[in-house]
Amino acid sequence: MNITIKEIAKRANVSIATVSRALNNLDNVRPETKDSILSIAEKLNYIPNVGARNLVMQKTNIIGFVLPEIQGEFYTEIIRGIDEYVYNAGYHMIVASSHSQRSIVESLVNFMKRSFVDGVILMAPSINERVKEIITGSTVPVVVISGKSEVDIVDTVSIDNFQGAYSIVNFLIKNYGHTKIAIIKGPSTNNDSLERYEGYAAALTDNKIKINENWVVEGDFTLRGGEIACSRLMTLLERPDAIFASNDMMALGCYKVINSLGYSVPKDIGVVGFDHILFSDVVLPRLTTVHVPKSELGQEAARLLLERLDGGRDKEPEHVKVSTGIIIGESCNNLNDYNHKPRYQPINQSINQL
Amino acid sequence: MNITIKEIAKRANVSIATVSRALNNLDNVRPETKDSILSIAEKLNYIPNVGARNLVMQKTNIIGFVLPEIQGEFYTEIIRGIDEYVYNAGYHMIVASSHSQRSIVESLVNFMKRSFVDGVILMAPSINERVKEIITGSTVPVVVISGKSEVDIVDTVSIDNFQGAYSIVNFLIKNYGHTKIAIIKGPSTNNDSLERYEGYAAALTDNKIKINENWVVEGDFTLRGGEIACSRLMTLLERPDAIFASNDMMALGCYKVINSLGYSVPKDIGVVGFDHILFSDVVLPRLTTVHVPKSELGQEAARLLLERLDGGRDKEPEHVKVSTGIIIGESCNNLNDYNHKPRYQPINQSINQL
DNA sequence: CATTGTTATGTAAACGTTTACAAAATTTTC
DNA sequence: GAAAATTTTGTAAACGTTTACATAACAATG
Repeated sequence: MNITIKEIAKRANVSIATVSRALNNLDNVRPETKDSILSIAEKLNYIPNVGARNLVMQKTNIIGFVLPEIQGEFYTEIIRGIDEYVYNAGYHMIVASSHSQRSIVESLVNFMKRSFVDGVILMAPSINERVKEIITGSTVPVVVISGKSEVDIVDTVSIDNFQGAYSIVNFLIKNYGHTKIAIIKGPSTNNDSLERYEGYAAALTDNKIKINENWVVEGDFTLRGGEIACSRLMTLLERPDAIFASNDMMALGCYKVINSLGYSVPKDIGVVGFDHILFSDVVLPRLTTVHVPKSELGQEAARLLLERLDGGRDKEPEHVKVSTGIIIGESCNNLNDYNHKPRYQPINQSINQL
Repeated sequence: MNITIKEIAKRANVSIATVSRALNNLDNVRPETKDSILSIAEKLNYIPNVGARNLVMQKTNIIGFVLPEIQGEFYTEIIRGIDEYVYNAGYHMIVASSHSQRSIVESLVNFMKRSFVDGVILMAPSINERVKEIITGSTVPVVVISGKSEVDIVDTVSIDNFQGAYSIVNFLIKNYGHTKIAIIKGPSTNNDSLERYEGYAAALTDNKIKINENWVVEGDFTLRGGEIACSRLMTLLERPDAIFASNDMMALGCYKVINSLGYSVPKDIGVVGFDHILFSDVVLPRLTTVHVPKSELGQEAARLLLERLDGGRDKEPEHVKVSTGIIIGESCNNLNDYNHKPRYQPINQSINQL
């Protein structure tokens, strides 16, 4: 039989109310009474029944984290960020990644069950109508990571994709003298992907470089997708001299293709990525990429959610953007190093003549 | 106000018992009654209170997964394996990875709280006395992944490390003609690490190759650890002609060091790893390594745990070993290709003369 | 048509807490 | 030393289910 406060109450010759108070050291319990109760609880190896407490408190201290797929370190880091934050506040996290047998919608609906989780963090770079509907109708607070800013009814956390893409492309131009910069975009439904493209486009435009549509190809954020996209770029009659891959995985795909075609990074073509995954530091040459503070994304989301839970349920939705930084590897040449007079001047002209 | 079965009962003019029965379609409920109840529940958008159900059922349908650190894809894959399996059985998983503010012990103790989780999967390549104690005294079933076989009071799942290490080292000898094979061991407290060493040693012995203690160095399963260990090996007066790194991360560390010293893999030295992480296929040359079915580890653990939960609480503990395979990359040379007569003969002698 | 058997529904306890309110015990105040 | 104020403890309801047992409704049987 399991030890309950009832049992402790009997042995301590007090009521269960007093036991409860002593255990939660609440109110005023006479010190001697409290000590006695505590020592009895200790002796009996009492463990509170979380379920019973949840029932009466209408709170589980569990939050749900829904994500598209648990794969790669990107998500792992976010999970860690959330977990570390909520742990300090006495919460736990249930992770539900969608897979063959479970969709995001299903996970969401499941979590919304009353008294299952106190709140939900949803990582969804693309949000469909159904999901939006569920979020809107949710009884528990929801925080969205990386969603379109359209979802402004709830708190959101997102990467400053525009800033990241803009700055690395601008960096390619200003520091390395590149002008023939291609982009491998992410999936078109993906919000991060869109914003990164916009940053790319803006950087070119601000530097008076026209966008060459041949150098804008779409990938799917996978290694294989990067390979395919890169091989399209490498076999063009007019090749770019640098590739901005919208994430590091695709950048690594570029590495593979470029190497197998007998070219070399960065001598023949520069490659930059986005995300700063572990392996961008491991590969040779090290990848120049945009650092995304992944764990911070999770932490911020957790912070917003917990703030909602602590009463602020009807304050205005907050929208947090986490900024990025550039990690400089050796994956792009300084074109000026090879050519005394900057090559980009004539090239730029030739582009303008197109 | 939240909708409860009480409310539904009132509207349907039945008792809460009947509502409960209809909702769980149990027993015999008159079809018309059932339909009426179901439609009312639907209309009111009734959501059952999980906490209340948990309390009376004495079951949460949540399992806990405790792991040393949530990092790298290895753990991620295991998490996925567990999640997919338990999801089909209607369970959820709470992941607790230890970090600065939380130890394995703490996570365990936390989970053991009554009515918090129905069971625990513990991933612990090294188990100390305190943890063993907690496992032994646990009221809920525990399954250990990768633990020492000493922990035989509970179900365990582990990688067949010996087989994996033996077969890849044997492969190096038999297929590539290597004999001067070094090993970078994992941390000495780590069980997987130990077993891999034993596989290495046995393969050498079975091939009548003496173990050269200079070629046995310790790493810590990290990239950096691999680098340090590798540089120790590469600066020896008598260098090995192949390195068996006890995991892929360290093997990649070897790549870095070998490359920066101006040598090349596999021409100057062969490298093999263990784990078959994603990046072993991405690097050039692709790493020859031991494939570990990570997701299967998780699935097996989940299966064992759920079997326990479904009644078989007092059957004998089961010990599952998942087998490994060899993934062949280009990270080792066939020494015979470079030298008509097998080089290993004289080398072998020279070792024997030491 | 009374008796038995079956099926459908209701009553109430149980799960183990927390907590509002009441009551008792103790201390303070005049 | 009684009245008032304060502290400590107890009583009982509440949280929202499930389910054993009781009972009502109905069909089948002789």
